[in-house]
Amino acid sequence: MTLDERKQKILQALIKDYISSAEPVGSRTIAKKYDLGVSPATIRNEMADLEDLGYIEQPHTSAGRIPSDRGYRYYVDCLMKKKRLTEEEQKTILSKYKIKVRDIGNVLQVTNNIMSNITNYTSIVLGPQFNQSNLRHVQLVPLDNDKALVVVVTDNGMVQTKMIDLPQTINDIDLQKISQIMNAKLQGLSLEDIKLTLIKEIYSELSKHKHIFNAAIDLIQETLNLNHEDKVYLAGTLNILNQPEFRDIKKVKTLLSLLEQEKVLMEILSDKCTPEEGINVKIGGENTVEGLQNCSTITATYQIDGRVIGSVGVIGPTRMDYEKAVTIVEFMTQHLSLMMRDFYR
Amino acid sequence: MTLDERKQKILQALIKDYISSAEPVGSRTIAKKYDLGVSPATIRNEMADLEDLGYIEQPHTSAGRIPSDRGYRYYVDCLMKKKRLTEEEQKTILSKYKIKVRDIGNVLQVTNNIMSNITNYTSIVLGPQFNQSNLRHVQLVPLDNDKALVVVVTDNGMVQTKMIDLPQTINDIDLQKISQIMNAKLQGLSLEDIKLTLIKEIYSELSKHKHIFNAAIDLIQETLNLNHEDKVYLAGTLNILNQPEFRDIKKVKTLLSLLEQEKVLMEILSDKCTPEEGINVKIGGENTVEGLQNCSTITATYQIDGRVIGSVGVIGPTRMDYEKAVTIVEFMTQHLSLMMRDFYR
DNA sequence: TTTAGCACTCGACTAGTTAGAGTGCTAACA
DNA sequence: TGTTAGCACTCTAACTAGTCGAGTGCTAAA
Repeated sequence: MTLDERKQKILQALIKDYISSAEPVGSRTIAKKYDLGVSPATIRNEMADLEDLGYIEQPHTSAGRIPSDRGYRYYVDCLMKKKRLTEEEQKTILSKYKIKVRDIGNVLQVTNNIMSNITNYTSIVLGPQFNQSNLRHVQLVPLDNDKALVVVVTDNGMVQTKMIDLPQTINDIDLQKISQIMNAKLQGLSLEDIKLTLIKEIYSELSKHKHIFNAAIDLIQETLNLNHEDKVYLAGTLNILNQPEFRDIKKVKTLLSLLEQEKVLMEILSDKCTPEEGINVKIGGENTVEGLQNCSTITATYQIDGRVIGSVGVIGPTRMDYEKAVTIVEFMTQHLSLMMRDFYR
Repeated sequence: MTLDERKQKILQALIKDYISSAEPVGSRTIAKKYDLGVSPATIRNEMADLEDLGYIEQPHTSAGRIPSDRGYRYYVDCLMKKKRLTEEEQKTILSKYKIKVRDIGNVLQVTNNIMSNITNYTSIVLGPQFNQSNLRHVQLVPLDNDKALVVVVTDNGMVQTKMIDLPQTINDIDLQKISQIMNAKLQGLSLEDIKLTLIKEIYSELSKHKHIFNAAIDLIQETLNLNHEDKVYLAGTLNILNQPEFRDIKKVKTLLSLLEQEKVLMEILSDKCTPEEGINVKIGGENTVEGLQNCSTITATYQIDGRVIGSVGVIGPTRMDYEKAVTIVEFMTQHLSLMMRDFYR
């Protein structure tokens, strides 16, 4: 469905005005502020048409109009022009990454904070998911006589450790030997491979040290299973308190409760009705998550070598500055992809 | 300052009523609900006295009275009788600890959740602080030809790892040797000791592998410096949204912003005007943290072998159920102390 | 097709009124 | 002397009109 030019202009003006004012917009306001060369009466007629078509609606008879979900959708798809950040803005953003980075988590957190600060909405970041990680190294490190540390390293750089008790009968050389055997047999394998075949084989070789071997295998399984940064970062939750649509404490509570649940955040980020690549905008009722019908979400993925490994998103009221939010989200994912490549080489 | 019995009874009744209703309490209500054997008129006289003494106040002429900070203080110090949890309640709480505990963090989180759930206020937990931790073990684990993992273990069970690049010239045996030397020289030492004396000594022995040695020392320093669970856990922040005193979105924002800052949480927990042991109740204006004047905090410490290593607290409106909150906080710290002892043996 | 004019609608605001809760004071009572 | 009943008084919350202004839809003229 395409609208004639004047209707488009009116719709655009209305949405723009509503986004910044949060008040229903009347025909007069549009005629005055936006130079369309026609009188309020004409605009009224056009607005009546737009309402019939479902792009805008009227809260009550004597109020102005506000965009409907459908109106926003049309705006996002057809009217909004994508901006690029200016050099200036890019610099400001990139300067915030100049911190001591201990692990990838820091990078994600900084990213998250930048997004929520600039957009003034809530933002979420999902850490990289490697659907298959393989065992790179396993090592038993003797600590005291009766304790050792199992260290497991995966090929995507994740390290996990676990303390275990040792039986008296074992010495450092045994531990070294066990490590060697496990590495020889298991290195490079995925969780499935490890489970499937080799356990028994090693079992016989290491039958004497069943206890230790079991502990090590446990940790290996746990580590390979644990999807690394399977963690969702959340930032700027309090920003919603600035939005006039959340003046009602009940609404605040509903939304904040939702955002507390990792499951929900995952759902927001992974809900892929549109292609995996590019920006994904969900407006109001388009959100499948119950209770998010007054919000819009803008999500996008970041990649390594074209492979999607994680995603980020922004959550705001339906009356959201889509132009700005989309621009930021796009820039952030692009930059994240670059940084990921550097990080994992 | 001590009050006569009838005044005490009236104050107690008033506070009790106000805690549960959040509405100013009138003389009539007290006479009807609480069987004091006197008429509302008498109670009015007594209440006028109590107001003169500063224990209660009147929001406006034709309203009932509400307790002042001073009134709450008197209640907490003199009128409130400490309860113990019933066997039943204790069981319910303890059953929640039956989860797979990977590290101490889980325990603290569960504790926090229990507290906020039962009290219906916000609760915070500060992880154990060991003011001095010593190096238990350091190990270089070869991964590939050009990478190794530095593993550092402290005597209170904290493990940190870091990936380093290796020069071509080094082999596994070298790494093993370096580990041995470092352990021989540094094991059991504190950060200060390590800094002070031995660096040079080892340096000469390991001059060939300066690069690796430096990386290891870096991690050791970082690890010993990092105060283990130097982390504050926060739970039940949304509970404040149920409190009628936070119907105003601005107040919500102020408080939630405060609670977002770790620094503030630390301040709440570590603000020791009263002795370290036992329960510490701060009512309204007694809180030194700016913006917390409408809240009360109840904090307490947990210990190992009588040594204070961490603290927990509950934050709620001044109109708080002190009896319940104190009981819970006390129980939780006692139980935490027990669990810590088991955990760190 | 556009526009000016006009009657109409509805929410926001204001002012006035009422009902009710609670107080303080006074005088009577035990 | 302490307690109580009675009463006048105060103040807020809730309700009711009444007014204003923003905005609309419709009609008729340009």
